Amino acid sequence: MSDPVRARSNGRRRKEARPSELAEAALGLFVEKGYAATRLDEVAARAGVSKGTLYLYFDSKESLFKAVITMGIDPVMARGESMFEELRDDPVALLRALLAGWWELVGATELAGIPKLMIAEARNFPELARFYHEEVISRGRALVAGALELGIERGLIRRVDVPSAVQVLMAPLLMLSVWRTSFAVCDADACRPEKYLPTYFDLILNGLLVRPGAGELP
Amino acid sequence: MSDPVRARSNGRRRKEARPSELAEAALGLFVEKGYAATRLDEVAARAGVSKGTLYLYFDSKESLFKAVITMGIDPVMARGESMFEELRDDPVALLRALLAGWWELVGATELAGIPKLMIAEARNFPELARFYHEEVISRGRALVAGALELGIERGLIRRVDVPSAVQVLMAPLLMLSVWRTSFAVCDADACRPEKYLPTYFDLILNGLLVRPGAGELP
Amino acid sequence: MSDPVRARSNGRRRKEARPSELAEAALGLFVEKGYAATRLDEVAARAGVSKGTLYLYFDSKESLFKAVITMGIDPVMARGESMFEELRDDPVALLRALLAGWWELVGATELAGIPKLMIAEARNFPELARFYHEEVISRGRALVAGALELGIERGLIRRVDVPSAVQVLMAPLLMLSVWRTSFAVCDADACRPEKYLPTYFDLILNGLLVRPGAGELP
Amino acid sequence: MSDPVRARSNGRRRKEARPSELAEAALGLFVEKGYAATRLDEVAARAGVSKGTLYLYFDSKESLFKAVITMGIDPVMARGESMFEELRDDPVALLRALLAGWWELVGATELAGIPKLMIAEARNFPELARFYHEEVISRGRALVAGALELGIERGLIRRVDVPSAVQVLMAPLLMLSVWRTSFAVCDADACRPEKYLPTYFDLILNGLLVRPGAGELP
DNA sequence: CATGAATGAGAGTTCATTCAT
DNA sequence: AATGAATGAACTCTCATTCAT
Repeated sequence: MSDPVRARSNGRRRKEARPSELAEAALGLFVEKGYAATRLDEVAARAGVSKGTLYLYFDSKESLFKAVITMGIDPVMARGESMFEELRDDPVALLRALLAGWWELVGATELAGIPKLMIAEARNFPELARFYHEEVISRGRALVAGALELGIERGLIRRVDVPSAVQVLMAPLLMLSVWRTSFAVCDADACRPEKYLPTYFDLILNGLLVRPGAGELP
Repeated sequence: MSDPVRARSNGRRRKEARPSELAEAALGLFVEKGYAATRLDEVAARAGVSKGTLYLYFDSKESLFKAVITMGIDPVMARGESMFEELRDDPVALLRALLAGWWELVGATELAGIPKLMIAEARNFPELARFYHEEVISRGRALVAGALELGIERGLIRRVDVPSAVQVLMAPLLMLSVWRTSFAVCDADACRPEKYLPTYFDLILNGLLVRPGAGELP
Repeated sequence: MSDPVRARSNGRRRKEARPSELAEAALGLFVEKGYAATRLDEVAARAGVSKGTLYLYFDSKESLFKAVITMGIDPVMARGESMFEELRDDPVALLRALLAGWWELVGATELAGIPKLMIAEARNFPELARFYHEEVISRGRALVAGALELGIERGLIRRVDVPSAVQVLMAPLLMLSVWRTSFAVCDADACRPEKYLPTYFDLILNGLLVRPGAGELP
Repeated sequence: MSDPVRARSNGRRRKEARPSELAEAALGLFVEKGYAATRLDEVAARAGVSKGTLYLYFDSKESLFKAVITMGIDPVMARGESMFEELRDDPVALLRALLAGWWELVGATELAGIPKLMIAEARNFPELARFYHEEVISRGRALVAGALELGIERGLIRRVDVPSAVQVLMAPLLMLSVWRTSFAVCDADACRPEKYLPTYFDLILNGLLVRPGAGELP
């Protein structure tokens, strides 16, 4: 009845893709305008369906929002965890890989909007914030903390307070991705990762101060 | 608490304070719930006036929002600029003073909500974002950049790319203040500046890597 | 359970019964929730078909409603008219038979919901109300009126105003059936026909007053 | 600018009357079209206000509905209870007065729509149905039952089963009022209380049968 | 025949804004 | 200056109806 490559009917083919198409459209708008200011009309229009269709796939605006946040978490975490195993013998490389990997998988993609969204909406959706904290933040921190601890054990990394160091290390990456989603238009200069990231790695690894040996990375 | 001469009636005394009382009430709610989700009813209630009264002082919700953002900029910038002059002879101390000063004047106060607000709403209020970028971000960056340049000139600070280094340096502070306004409830541990700030200064000044001389701050 | 000859496929067997199965499902829901509050989804679900299938048998929600009301009228009227012929020699027995027969055929069955439905929806469906009035109410009244007139002619029944007496006589039966469909849950006591019906017949036939000379009101 | 009797401003004067004006408009429409089919737009329009104004006085459509039902209960019950005390020496007159009084205070007024409404909506609002049953139905029945019992004690009224007799006696009145709100257009003849009520009283007091010895059914 | 995904008009509800007092 | 009742546009959500499969 139909081309075996295109399989099924257009209707049916799209049907299975709908939830993620809708969530993607929603992500874009939520990030752009915020949850409350996003109208479901617009989400539907951006996804090319009618308003009512949204309700075939999501119970409410709130559940759409939760789906948007939940979506795409798992592949990222999985990727981080596999990196950890692959590189545990070289903690400094592991740390760089985790941080750079986060940038590539999240910071530089559509998903970069999610941290901004969570920052903006955490207090309006406390249970979602708790979920996000447990499933994303804590797991992400654990990976970076693990890398630091391996590095400290092996004498490659200074004896810093690991929990707060993890936050300090993540902050510039998070901030850059958040900043880009919010201020790209009026602050284009600041949003160029090709300048920012090298400086970032240089600084966190070597610090600012001029002293013997600093700056010569292995 | 108030000038005994002018303290005629509570009404009169408060009258002049109204706009800032209202803006303060609004700040709290905008930070908590976001711009769109904040109802003017609530703002009025929190300020102890009726909803109509808001319109005696602000043309619209949007102009109230702009007032909230604008409010409190000047004293902070002025303080930064005076620090700059006072400490230009010791660039490293200047840098620490600017960053720590920002924390004390903004990060640790009610004003910490403003960065979160701007991040959340920048794209809904592009002209306000531009204003904020010019009057706050750029001026703030210029101070920190000035400190770095002085330090580099004098051989105290490594030759980093100044514009991106400024961002990297500010990011952990901004992030902490933003994080505290959003996730304090479910991530209390991460929101303790007394652990975070020392680690922050240690890392940006000395970096992570173990090498001769690192970690011995002057 | 089914004719072994025709029971080819379940599909075919049911096909002919579909309209009345659907109408029956719809009757239940219309009675329970009212016309406007009944969703066609639910009707379809209760009948075990999909929503689209309803439209193979009925043009619209309104035509389904009309079918529900129309359904089951004819057998009841036919039964009443045959009773009339059988018992015209004993008008008092005829009257009792008509009233008790209505109770058995309508009041005590699923069809009892129809009067409630018509009461609730008459003004939303004026033409249907007119149809119902002509085909059901008037014909039913004519039967009871006939019994009264026969009884009066033969001196068995007092000379009452027949048209209004018919209504007064029908009212308690209608009311009981209506009441049971609406208040059975919170007024179970009042909904027991085994107490109500004997009292009803006793009262309409004999009245309340203790005395010979009944009928001469002061 | 305004009549001193009418006092206050139009605005303020109306403000106090608003809830009952709105409830009255709502009663009319709920009775006419049913709860679900009544649009709040229409209610507001009938009351001469905008849709939003409804929400200044009622939390939701449902609470408006409850107010409509609750409204006007108390004066009617009070009137019945005072009648009871005044006429307890003449139970037959008391019975007539209660029944005729119900007709005048409820059956013949706007309030006649309430029984129809409750019949139509009882199952959609079970707690309201329970309230109505307890506060209206039960109290009303208790009055009529009291009259019957007094009459029986004094040998004026036959020894009938009081609870079911009360229902049988009320049914024709309720039915007439319900019928008039639903079928007045297509059944005008049946809705003339001036014919119906005398026949009603005649029948319930004296019954249908011509004979001394009434009450001994075959 | 039967399905159920898709539609879009329309409902209840909210809330920034106005204005008579 | 201050109020708060009133407004109405705009939002989320529902559901009768359609139609490709």
